[in-house]
Amino acid sequence: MPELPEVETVARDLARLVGGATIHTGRIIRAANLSTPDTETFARAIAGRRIEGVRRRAKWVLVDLDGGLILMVHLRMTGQLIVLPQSATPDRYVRAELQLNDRRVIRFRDVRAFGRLALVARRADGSPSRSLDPRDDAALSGHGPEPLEATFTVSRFTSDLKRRRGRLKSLLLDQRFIAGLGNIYVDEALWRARLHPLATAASLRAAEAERLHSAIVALLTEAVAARGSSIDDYTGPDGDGAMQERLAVYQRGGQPCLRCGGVIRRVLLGGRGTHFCPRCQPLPRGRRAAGSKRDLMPTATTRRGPRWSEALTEGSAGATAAERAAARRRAVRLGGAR
DNA sequence: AGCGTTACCCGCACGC
DNA sequence: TGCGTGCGGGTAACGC
Repeated sequence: MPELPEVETVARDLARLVGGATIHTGRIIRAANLSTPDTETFARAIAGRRIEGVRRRAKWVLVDLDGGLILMVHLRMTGQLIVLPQSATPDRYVRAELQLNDRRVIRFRDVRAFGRLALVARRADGSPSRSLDPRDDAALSGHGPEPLEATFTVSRFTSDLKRRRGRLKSLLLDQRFIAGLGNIYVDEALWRARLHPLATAASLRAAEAERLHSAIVALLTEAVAARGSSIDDYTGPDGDGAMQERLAVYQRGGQPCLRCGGVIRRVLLGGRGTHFCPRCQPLPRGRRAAGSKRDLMPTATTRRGPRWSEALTEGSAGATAAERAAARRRAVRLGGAR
């Protein structure tokens, strides 16, 4: 599941591999994966463009082309951008293909076909437009701050949290609140900060918000350095990441917490598998702002929402079948590498 | 308006 | 062997 570190890795690898190369022809194989424009316009507009650079914004790979165009790629779940000699045989999961004029090809391969491509104009400020018209609205303007940029400060994060009433898990997954986090790194960041996924954002003390901020920054910095987590379907164009060996809670339901030895729990929150240690990530209770009666006893089970109350009953602890299977596949892969 | 939830897209691999 | 189901990112639609 490519999140910020994986997308950053892909963008850096691509920049190094194909920066300066020229696209001879571009071909969309599965039209549903192209958001805009239509496939014919895409092919006409991309042919002959030089790749000036590759960067990342949120979970998007942005390929800067000459003539003021940007090829936007979102890998979603299983997307890959791979650079190969053009003689390499494509399989049935290749959804788009860019022939370079140096006998190489960039293939967008995506097993589950959730990924998205878009060819748009570059606006005056460098951001991608919604269309081939550079005067159109910015495509990614709704995204929150980039956690690895200097603009993501503790004070900004703290005040952003204070203004929200939602739960930490769903808030951190919301790309409008903070860009680039997905299910893996949200669980990991909350574990590092010793915060419960259901803790309400506005209830955090200053020290807790600061802990969460530094956990996010440190985690993502480490993950980028490790080239991300190669979990199941994701593989970068230039080799596997190593971060999966350093994940503390993700897909570790039923196993001991690396910090306190408690049992890692897996619950379903907002339809997402959520992993945490109930022992060292306690749900704050009995904490309230002066004069607020409502916050006296807000436990998860008394809150509305069938998913949460159901998820937090005893029977839901431990790994699901899919997780056990993923863990097995991982173990096989690691074992085979030795 | 903000929050939570579900459906959608898709293929795979699980359990039964 | 074959069928039903969960998984998951982002978005849209919906209800409260």
